[in-house]
Formats: sequence, structure tokens, C-alpha cells
Amino acid sequence: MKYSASKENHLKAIFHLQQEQGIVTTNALAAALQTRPASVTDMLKKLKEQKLLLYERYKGFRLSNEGRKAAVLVIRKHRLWEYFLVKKLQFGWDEVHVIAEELEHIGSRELIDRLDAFLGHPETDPHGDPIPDSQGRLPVKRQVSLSDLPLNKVAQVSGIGSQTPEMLEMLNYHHIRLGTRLEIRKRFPFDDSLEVKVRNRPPVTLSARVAKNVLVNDDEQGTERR
Amino acid sequence: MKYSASKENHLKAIFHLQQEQGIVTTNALAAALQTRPASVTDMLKKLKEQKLLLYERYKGFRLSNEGRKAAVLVIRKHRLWEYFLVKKLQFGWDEVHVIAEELEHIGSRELIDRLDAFLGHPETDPHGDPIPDSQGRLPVKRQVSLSDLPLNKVAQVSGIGSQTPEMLEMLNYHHIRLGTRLEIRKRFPFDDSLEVKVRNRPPVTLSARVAKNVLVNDDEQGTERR
DNA sequence: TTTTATTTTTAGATTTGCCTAAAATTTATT
DNA sequence: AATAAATTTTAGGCAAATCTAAAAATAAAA
Repeated sequence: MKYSASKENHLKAIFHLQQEQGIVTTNALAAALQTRPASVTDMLKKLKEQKLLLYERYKGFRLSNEGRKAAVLVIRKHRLWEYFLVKKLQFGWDEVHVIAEELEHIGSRELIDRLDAFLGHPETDPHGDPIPDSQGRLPVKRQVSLSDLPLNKVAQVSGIGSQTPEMLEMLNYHHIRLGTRLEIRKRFPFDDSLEVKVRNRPPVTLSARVAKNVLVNDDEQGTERR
Repeated sequence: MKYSASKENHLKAIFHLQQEQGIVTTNALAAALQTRPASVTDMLKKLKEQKLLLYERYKGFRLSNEGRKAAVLVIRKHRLWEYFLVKKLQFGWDEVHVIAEELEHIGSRELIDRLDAFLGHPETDPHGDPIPDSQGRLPVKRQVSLSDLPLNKVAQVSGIGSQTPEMLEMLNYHHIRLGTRLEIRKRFPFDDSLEVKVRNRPPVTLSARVAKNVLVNDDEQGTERR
């Protein structure tokens, strides 16, 4: 049950894409992994071989139970390491993704469970994403995109969708981070951009693209695990 | 200046072999890495190509300055991670080698320097081996092999030579670890084995092979860095 | 429903790191 | 010094993970 870094990356990316769309396509996965469709197809065959994937050619694919388990473990490792980097090594929350991307492929189970204990079993990583527990249970987050937040309603940032360094840097610049309380002052129907107000700061305008990637707490939030 | 895990392993192994013998041979390196001489030759060519190695075919080899620097960095990473695993995650000192073998290949400079700071700039790893500083300076240890310790002279264990899990497990069993004070009670010229006495314990017999790998403080120990 | 466009897969290369078997070179022994 | 033994390198192959270019299948448009 030890998979190559490349396989783990594919599993993880498929898992994330599945969250949004039920079924995943070759092109979407290639885009997510910054690789070529042909390379994806090659890997799909190997993952199917190992029964990590439900896949028939030309028909899209999804993870098997086994594959999902493996993907969630990688995500657990990634998020625990991110937490470690920010909370113990004082990295900024927008600097840790790349490093965690390497650390997530370290094998030892024992290591990750001890790290988890050392960190005090944190529930979310520095970006607000939930950390799967050692049984592979992933808490469901009740959150909505900032784009869908009603006007003049204060909400708290609870996560970031797609986390490119550029995006994180930009949010950082606008003092928008995990836990930040903000509200929408105005919507510009022309391009769906938003004027957003953060406490003690001048209002800033965010593009629809950015707003879609900022997640905020929904009214009733739950932490049941599924 | 980022090298593959396999290259880093070769560099590290060459560095260690160089400490003992000045020049390194293909067979010795193959043995150290549990690989085949032919594979070593392949890698030597690549390392030479990258100017990490001074090497002419059939004539042995040693690291270039560049190669030495890279090797020392890997060693620094390995030993800092070992320290982290033992001191922060409560692993036993005989369990950490394999995990550190993976962690040592994580790239980020920033990461390792922050880890170093987080750990309080430790001088030695849990086996007593010195940790190179961020400039790549490696403290010289003044130590001798247990085999060379005079009879009835108490000395303190300050390092372990070749650290196979089996060896570490055995030493652990005999309550011989870093810092343990011990003395040689008797030498058996037949096979050069030793009867060794540790405080509060019945005497144990160690083979010459084991004794050679246990390092103890020499009388005058220094910590100058070279 | 043909035709066109898009998506996906196959075919065939390439690179890295390793292997075995055989050849070349060096070292040791008679 | 000639032969035997050991060491080291070359030659040729294999598996993993990627790529490009071309073919096959599916989806969209005329």
C-alpha cells in the first residue's frame, strides 16, 4: 500500500475534482496536474490495474474505495504538514503549499500519526481546510463561496478554493486571510466583481474569479464527519 | 542545485566512505548502497558530468567541492530530522533512521533552516553524530572506537558507526546508548570480542564487529568546526 | 444525420535509474 | 612475466513516468 509520488498526486487531484463534478475527465485532470492528456491516460491505466480507479476508456472515471482511502491519506498528510510549517516553523500560510506538496509523500504511518498528536490533533489546516482523521474520516465543511454571500451580511473566511501562490499573495495583500470577517458592500453586475469591506480597512474590489475561490462560513456550520 | 534522491544517496554514501578511506571504489560504494557495481558506474558518470565528482575510469573517485557541499547538506537534513523525530515526536533513537532517510530528500532550504532554529540549533543528532551548520561546516568529533579503548577505563558512548536497525536494536537491548558510560573488563584475543560493563547491569559480551562500531569519547574532546 | 470539432487513446520516443552478462582493465599469484 | 583472480566498465534491456503526433471515439453543429 505504498504508491509513487506521481500516483499519489493523481489520486489526490482526482479526489478534489470529484468533489466538484461527480465524474472526472481526462482533460480536467491533465489541466489540474499541469500535464498532458496522454500522460493522464497512461496513469489511469495503471491506477485501474491497481484497483484504485473505476474507469472505462472514453467514459470518465472516479476513485474506488481503495483509491479514495489513499487520496484522503495524502490529503491528511499534506494538511498536517502545512499546519506544522505554519504553527511550529513560523512560515506564512501562503508559503507552505509547495513544501507540503513534497512532505505529503513521506511514507511512514507512524510518522504522520505522531505528528498529528504532536500538533494536538488540529481540525483544520492553516487555510481552513479540514484535516482527515487517522481513520480517513473527513469533516464536512458547511461553507459557501464569497460570490454567493448576500449583500451586507458579515461572514468569516473559512477556506480558500484553488490555492495558487499568486492568489494567496493577493489575498494576503488585501488582508484577507483565514478567520477574517468581511462583508459585500456592492455587486457590479457588469463583470460580477465585488466591493468587499474588511474591518479597519478601505474597501477593495475583488474579481468574480477571486471571489469564487474565497470560502466563507455558512450560517449553520457543522463538524460531523462522514 | 537540486539533485535526485538517488544522486543524493550516492553523494552521501561517497562522503561517508571517504571519511574512512581517502579514495572510494566502485565495489565499496555498491555495497554501501545495496546496489550493483554496474549501476554505480552509471551514476558516477552522471555525477562527474555535473562536476560533483572527481573521477577517472578504473581509478576510484572522490567528491569535488561542490559534491561535498551537497553531501553535507543531505547529512545536515538527515540529522536534523532525526533529532526532530526523537525529541519532538518521541520516536526511539533506533527507529528514526529509515524515516529520516526519506525526509532528507525534501528540497527547501528555508525549511531546513527553520527546522534547525525550531529545534534550537542542536549540535548532535540522537546517535551523537554532529550536525553540520547552515554553512556546511561539520564539527570534528574526537572519538575512538570502543575496540581501541584501554582496559578498565570508563568512557562515554558518543556515536555509532554504521547504523543498521539490527545493530541499534541490539545496542538498545544491552542498554548501550548515547551517553552511556561503560568500560572494557576483558578482551578475548581469540575473536577480539569484549566483555563490557555498563553501570547497574550485568556484563555483556560484544563481538569485535559491534565494538568497532561503537564510538566513545576520547580523553580530550574538541568541538572546533572545520 | 452527416460533417466538424473536441476529447481521449494509442503508438512510438525519451530520460532516469536500475539490472545481467560479457568485455576490459587492474591487481595478485605463481 | 605470464596467468589467474578480482574489479570495473560497457553493452543491451527493462520499468516508470513523461512527451509528441497521429488515430479513434464521442459530442456538437450544420
